[in-house]
Formats: sequence, C-alpha cells, structure tokens
Amino acid sequence: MSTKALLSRSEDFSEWYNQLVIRSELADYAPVRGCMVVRPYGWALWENMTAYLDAEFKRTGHVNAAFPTLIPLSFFEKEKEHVEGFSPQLAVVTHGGGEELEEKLVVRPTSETVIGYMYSKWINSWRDLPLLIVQWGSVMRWELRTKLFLRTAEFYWHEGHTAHATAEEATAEMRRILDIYEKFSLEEAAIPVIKGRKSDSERFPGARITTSIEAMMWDKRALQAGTSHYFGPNFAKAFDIQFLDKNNVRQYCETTSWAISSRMIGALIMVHGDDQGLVLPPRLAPIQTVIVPIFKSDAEQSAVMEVADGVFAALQAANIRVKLDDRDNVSPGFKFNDWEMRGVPVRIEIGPKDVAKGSVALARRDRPGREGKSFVPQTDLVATVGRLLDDIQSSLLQRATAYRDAHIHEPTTYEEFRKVVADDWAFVWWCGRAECEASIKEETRATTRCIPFDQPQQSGDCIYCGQPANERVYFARSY
RNA sequence: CGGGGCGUAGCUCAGUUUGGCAGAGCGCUCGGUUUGGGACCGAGAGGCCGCCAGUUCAAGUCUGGCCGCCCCGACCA
Repeated sequence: MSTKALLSRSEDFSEWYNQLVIRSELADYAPVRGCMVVRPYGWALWENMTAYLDAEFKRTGHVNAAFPTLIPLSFFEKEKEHVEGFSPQLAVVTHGGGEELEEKLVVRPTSETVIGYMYSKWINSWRDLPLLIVQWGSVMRWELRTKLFLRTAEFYWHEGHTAHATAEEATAEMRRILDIYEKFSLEEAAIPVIKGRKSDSERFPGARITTSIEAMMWDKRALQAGTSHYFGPNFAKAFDIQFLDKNNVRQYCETTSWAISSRMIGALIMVHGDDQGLVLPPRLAPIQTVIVPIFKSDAEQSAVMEVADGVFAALQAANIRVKLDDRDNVSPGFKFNDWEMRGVPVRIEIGPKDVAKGSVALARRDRPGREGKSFVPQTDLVATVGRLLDDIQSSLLQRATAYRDAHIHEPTTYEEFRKVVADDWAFVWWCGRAECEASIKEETRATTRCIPFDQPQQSGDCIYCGQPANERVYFARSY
C-alpha cells in the first residue's frame, strides 16, 4: 500500500501504466526476465473475460482440450513461413533428466504444429469435420522488449484451432470468431474496435489471411486486441491433414486459428484508466461495488455495520460482485483512493448520517469527484446499483468510441498524413504494395493496422505513391 | 541485439566524489488518540549494501570481471 498519488497519465503514459499495474495489484514482475506474475486481482479480471469467451465458444460448437507445452523443434520446420516467423522467438529445451536431448524441444509459442500433427491422426473422413477445438493455456515467446500484459515472454490466452472441408467453411469460421471477438470487446470490455484484414507484412507466419480487431489506446497508439487466421491448406499440407470426401477423394483440410490473450487486460487499462487509476467496465470488474463504512464511536459502528451488512447481503443475493471493506487500520479517505485506483465501478459510503436518513452515498468511478457522487435511499438500492452499473458500462463504451473517432482522420495528401500519424490514426487509400507500406513505416513509424471489411464502393489514389488504389486502410503507430 | 540508466531495509532512495560504527521517508508490528477524500503521537522489528575476485590496517565506497532489472530504438499477441 502506498499513500502517494499516482503519476499523471498525461505526464508519462508509459510510466503511469507500469506503476498502475503494480500498485493496483494486477500483476508483478517475476524472477525471470520478461515474465510476469498475474496476481489474484488480475487473474479475477482474466477469469471474467475467459468465462464469457468460453461460453461463446461452447455456444458455437467448440470444445476445449489441452495439448502439450513442449513441441519437437522439427515440427516448426515443416511450414516455411511459420519457422521463419517464429524461430527468433523460440525458447528451446536442450536437456532433460540430466541428459542432452536427442531432439530439441521448444516451449510452445503457439500450437498450430502440434495440433496439426494430432489432427492428421484424428481426421479421416468428411464426417470428422469440422473439428473445432480450443485450448486455454499459456505460450512463450522470447521477446526482446517486454511490458506487463502487453508483451511478456509468457502470456495467457486461448487458441482456437479448427479444420474444415472447404475454404468457404474455414473463412466463415475465421469471420464468425472475429465477430465474437468484436462483440466481446464492445459489450464486455467497452472497447470499440475496427475489424479488418491484415496486410501481407502484418500477416501471421503461415496464414493466407489474418484478420484482427484493432483498438485505440488513450495515447492513441493502436493495439491488436484479437486475431483470427485462415490458413488455407498450408498447415494441412505440412502436417498431412487429409480427409476422404463424399466422392471418396482424398483432400487437404482447410484450417484456422484464432486468439485473444491476457494482453486484453492491458487494453482495458490503457483505454479506460485515468489519473486516479484503473477504471474497469462493470461487466468485467472483479469487484463491481465496494461498501465503505464510516463511523467514530462504538455506537455508530454497530449501527453503521448493521446497515452495511444488510446492503452487502442484498447486493450479493442479486449477484452483484460486492465487497465490504471493513479494514480498521485505514481511514475512509484512504479506502476511497484505494478502490478508485483499483477501478471498482461503484462505491457505496455508509455513515451515521446515512443511518439516520435511510440513505447511502453512491460514487461512480467513471466520473471522479463530486460530479459522480449522489445520495440515494437504501430502499431499492439493489435496483439503483444495477442501473448504475449498466449506465457506467455503456458510458465507458460511448466515451471510448467518441475519443477514438475524434482521433481518426482522413488526410488526402502525404504531408497531412505525416502530421496525422505522428499522434493519431489515418484512414487512407493504399495501393496495396508492400514497398509503399515499408516506406511509410520507415518515414513515420506508422504501420498498417487493418483493411476494414466494409470498403467504400469507389477507388482513389494511394496516399504514398499516388497510383490507383481500391482499398482504404488504417495507419497508426502501434504497440 | 544496439544506446542509456540503475542494483543499499518490503518500497522509493540518500550515503560512493575524499575508504573509517548501515541511514532517511513511506510501509510493517505493538499501544493510544482518530475516522464523510490518502490521520496523528509514541515505542519497535527489519540489511548477503546484486555476485565473485583484487587492492587496503580497514571496502556500500577504489579496481577487474560477471549477473540482473528498468527505459529508449529494430522484431512481435
């Protein structure tokens, strides 16, 4: 615990983030470089995300399974782009049981290879398709530069791996999952996203098509919040995943994979957080409402606690995630700041005046200070809090959407473009050539984020080379 | 992997220039007074000064080596 104020968000956004993650007890640095410990409060947040996604995946016919952490190194060499993309990031196990291993093993950076290997054993007939499996777990990528939640050597995620009979079915699966990701982001995380296709240079190693949802952080940098890939027959050929179709002809499967990681926690922090600390959307917040009792004398204490206990029981019975902060070693003022830093959406203050008046003080986290404070009767408090939580949830999305839209521009000249992407996002025509993309990255540090699916029915001139372009794309600096 | 910074109490750091008893604030424990926006007083506990070697009567401080972490750039969920 600390009594010091948090660093201001505008003063040093990166340092604000680092301190906030530590002080809100979401995570801590592990003894191994680049690794993090997700603390109970952070894990509770992650669990609320996973619970929603897990239910969505099951609703759409997916099943969960677990594949091994260790994968033979040779597996990675079977798909050319895949090995080129991942070999710099592999952690390799060379010894086991005191002996040098005959075949080196990698700590999985992603599981397409080992799952492909298994799928080739399990899939024989068109009747085995589609195969829709999700793995929940962690993976390891040897990152050079790390940051808690956003990029750590080990991170937590789900990876969906599906195999289909046709390209149409596989691409439909890719899109269906991306829609789930979008819905999750909007409705649960209150983060607006742009759905689209990645450029070739940003594509997942080994994928035919990579799609993503892209979110704007408070510092206007872009964060890829989820991805869904279509592989075509690439991995099926590498791992010999074949099936006999209805005409008794052997065919390669079409596969997909997709993921959302614990990075989403970082997005939550960077989209909604303010100078007071975290601001968690009610639907994901581990604690939705905290009760802070206030009293001086013993008589006041027993009267206040009786009301506080009653409020706590009523909210809990209504399935609101509620905590009664009965710590006796810190002052109410300290608790206010403490829970604000942890992003609890609603605070209920109950003191002697409230006992006398049959009221409570309600404070909403998304509107700091007096503005967000109101005094409401104890009767119907459950309904009042429920409405308030809903209102905060939608307000957060509204605010984040307005903020994002205010920082997306459509420059028409390259000079304008350069100014825009120094801070904000640019939505511009692009000829689709990698050379233009690379030059822009070199000159501005902005990269293509995604090519939205909904394209205007026209064409234009490439923002860089001026040649005809028929797609518009978002450029931004990214995490 | 390049550039920069830093390793001293749980945390933030002073002390290193000029070698001479290991320090402060916060946090923690106990007691008391407090409590509607980060309370106060008093008494305590707490140290491999990152690691290894060297110089010296004496090293947190000087020399050499090693390790680790953070920040900034190229690669990435």
